[in-house]
Formats: sequence, C-alpha cells, structure tokens
Amino acid sequence: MGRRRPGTPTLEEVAARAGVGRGTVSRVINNAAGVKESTREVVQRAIQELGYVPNLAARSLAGRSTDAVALVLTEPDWRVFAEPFFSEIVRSLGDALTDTGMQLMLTLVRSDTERKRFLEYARGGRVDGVLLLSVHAGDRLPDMLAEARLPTVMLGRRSGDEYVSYVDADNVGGARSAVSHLLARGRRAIATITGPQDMYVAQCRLRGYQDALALAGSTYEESLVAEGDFTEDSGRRAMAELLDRHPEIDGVLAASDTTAVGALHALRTAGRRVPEDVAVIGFDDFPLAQRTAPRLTTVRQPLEEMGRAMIRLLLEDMEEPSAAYRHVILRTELQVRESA
Amino acid sequence: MGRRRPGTPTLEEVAARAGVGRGTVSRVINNAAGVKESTREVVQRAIQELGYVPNLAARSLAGRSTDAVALVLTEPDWRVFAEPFFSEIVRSLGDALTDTGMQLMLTLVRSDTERKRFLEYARGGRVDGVLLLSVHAGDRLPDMLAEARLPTVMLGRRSGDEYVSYVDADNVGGARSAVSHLLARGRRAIATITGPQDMYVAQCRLRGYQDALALAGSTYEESLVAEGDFTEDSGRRAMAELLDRHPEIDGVLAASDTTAVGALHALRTAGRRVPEDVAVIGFDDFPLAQRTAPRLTTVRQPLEEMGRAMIRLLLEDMEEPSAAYRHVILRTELQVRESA
DNA sequence: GTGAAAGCGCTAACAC
DNA sequence: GTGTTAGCGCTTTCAC
Repeated sequence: MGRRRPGTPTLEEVAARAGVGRGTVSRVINNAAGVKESTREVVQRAIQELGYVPNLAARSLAGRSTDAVALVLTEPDWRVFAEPFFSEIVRSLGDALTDTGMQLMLTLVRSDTERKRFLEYARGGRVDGVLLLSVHAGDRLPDMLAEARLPTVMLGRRSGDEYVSYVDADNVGGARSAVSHLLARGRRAIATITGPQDMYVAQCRLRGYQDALALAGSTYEESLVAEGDFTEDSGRRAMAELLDRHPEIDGVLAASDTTAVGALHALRTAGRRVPEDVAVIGFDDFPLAQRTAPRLTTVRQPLEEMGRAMIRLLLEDMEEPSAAYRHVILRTELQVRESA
Repeated sequence: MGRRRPGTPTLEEVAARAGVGRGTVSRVINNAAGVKESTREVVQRAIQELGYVPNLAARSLAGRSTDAVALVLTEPDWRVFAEPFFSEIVRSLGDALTDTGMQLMLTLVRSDTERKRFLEYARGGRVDGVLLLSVHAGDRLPDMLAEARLPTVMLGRRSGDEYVSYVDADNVGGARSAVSHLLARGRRAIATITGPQDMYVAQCRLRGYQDALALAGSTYEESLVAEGDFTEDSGRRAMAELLDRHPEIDGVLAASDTTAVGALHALRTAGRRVPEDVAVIGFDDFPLAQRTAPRLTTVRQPLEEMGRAMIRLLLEDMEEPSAAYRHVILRTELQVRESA
C-alpha cells in the first residue's frame, strides 16, 4: 500500500551533480544566507535538471516543523459541512494562513475510529497545530490534543469555564441586543426558539434573551421558550407550538437563521404577516437565510475576524509552546434588514 | 514556527524500559507476528507508562507509506463547497476509506500560491495518493501529479480524451434520457440551458440533448439553447431569454438542478405553470433543489458509488504504481418525481 | 563560504 | 523469538 516512489532524486544527488556538499544544497533550498551567488545558481540548476523535490518526511524528522495545520470538524452530521457558515470560516482560515506558508488540511471526524486515527496522526507529529470546529460539550478531543502539547484552538467553547484556547462570538450580547431591539420597537410578547440546551452556544443565546427581558423589567416566561436544534424543521415545529400557547406573540428570537427560516414558514402558515404581525430575528450562523429570506434582521457574527483570530492564537501558541491558553470573544452586531 | 514537542518518548526509550531491543518494540507497535505473548505485554505496558506515540515522520521516512490521501478541491469559488453535492461526495469517500485505515485530508486550492504549496506537499511524499474534485479544463495539476507518479484519481474529466484516471457519470446518456422522456410525454418545443461550454461536463450534457432530438427525428435548433454557468441566477436569465425567443417552449433540460430552480422562477414569473405548461428537468449535482423544488424530475447521479469507485481506483493505482490509467463511467438514472 | 559528520526516530534485513 | 545494524533524506553544528 503506497510504496516509495522510485527514481526520486535526493539532496545528495543534487549535491553530487552540482559538485558541492549536501549542506550547501540544503542552504540553497531553505534560502539560508551565506551562500555565494554563483554557487547558489549552480545548485539551482542541478535542482532543476534533476527535478528534485525535498522529502518532507526527512525534513520534519530532521527537526523542522511540518508546516501544516489540521482543521478538524467533529460533526456526526455532515450537513453542517454544507452550510455557508462553514465555508465562510474555512475561507477566512485559508486566507489567514496564506502568508504563513502553512498547509491547511481539513479532516472530518465522525466515528470513534476516525477520531482515534486523527489523534494518532496529530500526535504523531504530522501537523504543527490543530483548529477545531463545532466541538460538542462532552468532546474530549480538545483535551487530548492539549495534553499532547499540540497547539490547539477551537471555534466556540464547550462550556462557561472552557480552558483550551478558543475564539467565540459574544452570543449573550448578540441575543440581548436583538431582544432589546424588538422591545424598543414596541414588541411585547417576545418568544424564543433556542438551540439544544446541551450546547453552550445555545445556552448563551437563551441567557441573552433573558437578560434583555430583565433589563427592560419584563418578566421571563418559560412558556415563551421552545427548544429546537438549529434546523429549519425544528424552527417550524417550535414556532407552531409557541403560537399555540401564545397567539399574541409579536416577536421571535431564533437560535440560528436556519431556525428563523423555519419559524417564518410556520408563521405564514398560521396566517401571520412578517414582520407586520410578528418580527423575527436569527443569528446568521448560516447565511442561508439571505437566500430564503433576504430581508431578515439578524445578529451578525464576524466570521472573517473569527478565522483570523483563530490563526493568530494558533501561531502564538506555536511560538510559545508552554504559554497559557488564550481566549478571544468577538463582538456581534445587529444587522437590521427590515423594519422589525 | 512549531518546534519539536519536548519530552516525547522514543521507541528506543520504550525498548530500554521494557528491557528489550528496538526491533521488538517495532514489531509490537505494528502488530507483527513472531513476538512471544509475554514480551508483547511487557512492551505494551512500557508504551502505556511512557505514553509513547510513534513519530510518523520517522516511520514514513523509514520506508512505509504515509497512510494519508489528499482530497483536493481546485475551485476558486468556495461556494461549491457549500453544495450538498460536495458534502455527499466527501461523505462517501470518507466511508470508503474507513476500512483502509487511511486518513482523508481535504485541501482547498484557490490561488496559485496554494496550488504550488500543495504540489510541494504532495510531491514531498506527505500523502500516498490524491483525489481531485471539480477539475477545470485547463488545469495542469492532474498532469503534474501524474508526472510525479502519485496515484491520482479525478471526479469528472477535463476533456473527451482525458488520460489521468477518473470516475465520471454518464452525462450524455443522462441528458439523452431526460430529453427522450420529455419527448415521449408529448413535449415538442424542448429547450436547454447548458453549463459553461468550456467545461466538458457541460458539453456532454448538451450532446445528450442533441442526441435525443436526433434520435426522435427532431431538428436541432440553436435558438433553443442558452448557456448558463450552473448557477441559479444564470438559469433565471437564460430561461427568460429562451421564453423571449420561443414562447411556445413546453420542456426544458437544465444543466444542473440549481439552474433548474432558476428556470422555475423565471417560468413562474412569466406566468407559466410548471409542469403543466412547461416541464423542467435538471441534473441533481446539487440536491438543493429537493428543498426548493422537491418534486422536480432530475437526472440522478450515483454519488455514493462515484466516491467508492474513486477510492477503488486509487487503491489499485497504489498497488501497481506502474499500471495504466483507469476510467470508470457510472450510469445515471432518470428520477421522475412529478408528471413532466 | 563551504564540506564533513552527527543525528532525527523508525523499519527491515540479518544475525543469533 | 529477539537483538543488532544499516539505512531512509534531511538539517545543523562544527571545522576548515
């Protein structure tokens, strides 16, 4: 299974052909200073002629880094993969990595087998660092990577007292400002469709909802809360349920914009006009909504910045391997797109 | 930038601790036969106690394979990434790879910098094989990989006389059967919205359209053909254009189902009922349509099988490095979902 | 400025 | 069965 490709010239052969020592060739390859220009040219030519390509395994064994970082998606449901949220993050990570000369390797970890395999891969020194996406509350992978002293940065955190380095959005603040906005516009019966409450991000968004109500002196009613799971379908169901319990609802905070789209459908089915009768706000995790409901007001997350921040933390961690964990929480912003 | 992690025990230390030779430890790690059970246990314990993890760079340098294959997406537009088509393929590749014990590393190649970097990576021996997705006509990457003697398999091909190994769907046949189906149902003025004609897949689908007409003795009219680029927007525009030229149109073959959705919108805007007045068929590259237009009849591509076939070809190539290029073309199937 | 030599941690061939 | 040894191809002192 995959034997050594034959006829691959080695550094030694290049050296022989150029009539220099191995060290010199190595210096040329790595653009190290202290090589006479003429020598450098001779070596370059030999490299060209032989079609020499450095063996990366040998290089990283000899002490240098691998110049690769892994982006891990620990998601049993591959659907996430199809969300613009994801491609947006990957794009921004790729951009941020361009200048560093590092390869971004995306890995999908669904089963335990794959998780184990990836751990071996990472701990085996195949990558210099690991970026984790959509980590679930009980996932031990971040801990295991951290224990292996591998620079690791997550997008989002597993709980309120997360220690492993992460970049997150201010979900509490975002939800709070959304609900405050609705209150300021005169909405009085504001419901919320949350994400699964075993996910920290969902807890935060619910907390923001509660905070805004408290701030306005309104009372928090549990019957105005319905739990979804970020999907459109759950949004539809939750909204129908809420309307059943509280026909007077005139505002809704949805856990994601996918959920918001579901809620929208349920509202229309129930004969409610949006936003005249009921205003809906979602988080634009998944800008899908911009296609389905382009004028939906959302809590915008700075995906671009989140990607950049992740790379920054990773690089810092790689510079100072023994340093502390680092956390960054980015501000969210209410993007008003229709009079809600 | 990413120095050697300290305190990592080596095989040698394990050997010392277990009181055996290095070779024995190596055998235990690799589950090689010919080690006394008691010895094996002693070594295992030493491995546990030291928390030993094999250095993969050393291992692959010493001659074994890397046990990793790269999946490369050479797509300037990351949007593709967000298409279910893509996640579906990735899922099936992952599944097919599970039993082989190999890691799937996804790489995104947008810029020339990234292309160059990936080439170094691949030729540097970091992966045992390469899978390519959505390769464009003029792309030389497959050739360069093939020249480097790296097992390489593409999904789709760049032209009719592609040589590098690939797995493709029978696009001509799919288009032909779709159009024949429309003709059989009594449609007479059948138009087609093609993909960009510099892409082989788009050429094939147009050819299938022409074939079906020829087979039925109908004449091919160029004014019934409009070129799009697989996007929804282009579908909308092309459809409007076609209606302008031929108000009598009663059937449409769209290059993809995203395009089909665009066509649908344009038709409805123009007051046509679908499928009563005009029947639309698309290719379900991007099952997006199942959300937007769930009852659309489509030409189904066996994505699951395509993924499996790619892995099979790759493994074969890895077994016999010097063997010929291999091609597989999978049958497509008309999935009738509404009376068209 | 450049060459020689000592590893990096592992596998595999060969002794015993 | 198990230990020993010779590399794998590169980086990196350390002399010259």
